Amino acid sequence: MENGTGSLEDDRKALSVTGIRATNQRAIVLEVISRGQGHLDADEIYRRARMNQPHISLSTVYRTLQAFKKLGLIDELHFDEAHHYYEIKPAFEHQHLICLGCGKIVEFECPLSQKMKKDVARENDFEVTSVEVRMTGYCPQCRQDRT
Amino acid sequence: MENGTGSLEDDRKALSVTGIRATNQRAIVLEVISRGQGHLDADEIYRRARMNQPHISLSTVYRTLQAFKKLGLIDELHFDEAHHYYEIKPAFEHQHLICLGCGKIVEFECPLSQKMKKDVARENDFEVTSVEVRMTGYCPQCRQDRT
DNA sequence: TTACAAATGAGAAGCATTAGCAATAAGGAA
DNA sequence: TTCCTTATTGCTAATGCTTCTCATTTGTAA
Repeated sequence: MENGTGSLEDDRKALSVTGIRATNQRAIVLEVISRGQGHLDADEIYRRARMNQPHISLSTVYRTLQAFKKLGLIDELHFDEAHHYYEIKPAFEHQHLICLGCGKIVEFECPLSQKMKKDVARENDFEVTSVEVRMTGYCPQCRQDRT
Repeated sequence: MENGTGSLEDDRKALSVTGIRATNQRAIVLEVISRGQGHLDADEIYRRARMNQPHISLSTVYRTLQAFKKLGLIDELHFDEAHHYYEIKPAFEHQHLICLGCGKIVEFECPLSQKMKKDVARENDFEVTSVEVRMTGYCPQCRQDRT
């Protein structure tokens, strides 16, 4: 959990490039999300951030998340009804497959989604800015447990 | 708004077939969703239901929605962060395209999503139970207004 | 018609998220 | 460096959607 300061500096630099103030809180939130293997919700980010910065507030986490989202640094995902999840904007477009049994999330690439996007844009005369594909089902383990 | 009782009877019948009790409240909620051109949120359903049944409670609407979802009568959609939207389970699978400008929702059929589903299921050894494709962008009007 | 479980209404409670505001800290200017 | 301005923070209260509780009512099968 503590390789910390070095890459926090990198996070600060990344932030100042974007034009917003590079605060410790923001650096830590960015760091947490980067290390977080994607798919952390606000509360989990808060909990992890507090390990480095015990006084960070939940409001700040939420505000930071909004800011990052607006800057395009992160993506906000809507997996279930209750929470949002955040991940660093991925280098390659990918989609999500969610196990209804254990909640495991699998990312997959989806070349078809690009074609789909073009088709839909043309047919509806839309400018399409994002495509989110979300499949749910049961992973091998959970399928076994169910029988 | 008042062709009412006749098709409410149909709704009651549809409900008893499913095994749950056919109450007025449930019949009206089902009726409202059927007429609702898809994409109503709980509060809108509540407001419309009250026109027929002024004392229906919001709790009942939510409970009914859950029940219908479990029965597979309706689909619950996650368009934005704040609400869920409900639509009668469509006869043909379709997906949604949402205008970020005016909120308009366009449904489109998507043959590719079936192929996608099979591909993903095979590659990840998942049993895939649902595919939700959600595109966002700008419709012709809003695109014009933005310039 | 009766009996019993299921469903309802009304309001309180629960959660994630947002807003308000005084205190603090970042970043540029002197 | 020091100062100034203003964005940002922390705390707390508020909001809004959704769920829960429980006394009362209603549907259904006998």
